[in-house]
Amino acid sequence: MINVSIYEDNQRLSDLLMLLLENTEGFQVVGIHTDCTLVVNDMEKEVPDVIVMDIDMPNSNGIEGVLAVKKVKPAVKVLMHTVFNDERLFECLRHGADGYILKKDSSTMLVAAIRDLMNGGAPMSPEIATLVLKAFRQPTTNEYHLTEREKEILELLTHGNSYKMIAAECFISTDTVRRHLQNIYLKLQVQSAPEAVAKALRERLVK
Amino acid sequence: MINVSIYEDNQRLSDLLMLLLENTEGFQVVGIHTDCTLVVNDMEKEVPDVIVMDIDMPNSNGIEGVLAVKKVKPAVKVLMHTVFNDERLFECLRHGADGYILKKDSSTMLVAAIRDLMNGGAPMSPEIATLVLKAFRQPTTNEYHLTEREKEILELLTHGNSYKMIAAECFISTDTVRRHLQNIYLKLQVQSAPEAVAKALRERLVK
DNA sequence: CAAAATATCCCACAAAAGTGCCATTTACAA
DNA sequence: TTGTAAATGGCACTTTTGTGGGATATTTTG
Repeated sequence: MINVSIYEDNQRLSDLLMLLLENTEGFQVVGIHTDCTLVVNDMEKEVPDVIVMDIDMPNSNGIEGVLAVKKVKPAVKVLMHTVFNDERLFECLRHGADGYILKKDSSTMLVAAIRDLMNGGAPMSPEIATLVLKAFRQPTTNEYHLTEREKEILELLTHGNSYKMIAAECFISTDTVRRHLQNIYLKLQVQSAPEAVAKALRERLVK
Repeated sequence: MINVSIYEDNQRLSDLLMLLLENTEGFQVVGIHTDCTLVVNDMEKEVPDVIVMDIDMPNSNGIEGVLAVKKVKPAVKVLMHTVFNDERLFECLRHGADGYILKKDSSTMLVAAIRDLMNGGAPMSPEIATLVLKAFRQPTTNEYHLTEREKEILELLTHGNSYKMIAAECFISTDTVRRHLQNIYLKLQVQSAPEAVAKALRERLVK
């Protein structure tokens, strides 16, 4: 028996969800809530296996909700169930949401998603999966024409090495390191080591 | 009609894949190859809609393959089809792979995945989806007990600001910036600005 | 309330980084 | 072959950082 707790401010929708789950073999709704303010207390009482969570809710929204849940009970699965929203998607994922499906998806999809969650899966609507994979793509536009040696030295810099340490690592003089970095800064259009590190890491020029 | 090109060094498996696809309504296999060395040329000739690509291949492997494909024809969908491999997964995704399914998955899954791809989806095996979502999680272990002000100043540093610029931005003296950074370095256990920036960005202490 | 944490500022000094200008060697391409 | 790009090294000089010492005001907290 899978215990499900629902967080959804739309009364009609939450009623519908409960009806659906209560009438599905192996599911049991242990709680329905209209916002996340008491989510930690709720969990203590209801002991859900899975929480189905909307994002847009008054007072305490789903983003705070998933954060709170994962902080105290990381084992409880949280399935985001929401209309589309670009920005908040990744915030939820960073906070540890275990799945993300859209409200427009069918109810069978929801049931399948919860089952998938309990089996250790990570259910996502196709639109979400696409966005998630896109987030991994490396923009190929950043071409600064760094030479191999320059990339190597930049990478050492982004690992916190000083000029002296880089020199030792590469078996060259600190003056040469200085010169390489001068060229690197020119190519990256930056003025300092921290700025170069920031640019290199943000634009994934190095590992 | 969906045109599929296959890259797979295991002869038996590629034969099987072809048999499967050729006998599925709406699919057509336009090429079979045992490595990626000529992938760009192959594409010119065969004009596939989807490429099913193994990772482990002699000579030119699937990681180089997906990179090459996406460089010249980003519209061609690339579906990684491979045994499990932690490290290479994210490399493929960075290079722009559109889907990632495991060889142990069923053949119906493969066919569904290709259809999904053509509809703009991003098919993934459950194991892969789980790993991908995990990659987004913010490790909550990094607690360096930075104060709000310290976080603010660290963030400014990771955006390439010098002590002087941070001072101007925060309406404080450079000496105070210096003092804050001294405390930050102590808490992060680093010795320099580049190192702090690297740590902050790698461990996502700042945006 | 007293103690601790936080944020602010100052000074001094050494170490490191950034800039400019110059030079040599190697390798590869026009 | 002549030039260009790349990697190497040196020196001088200024600016910036990093570290240590000190101090004060405010806020938070036990």
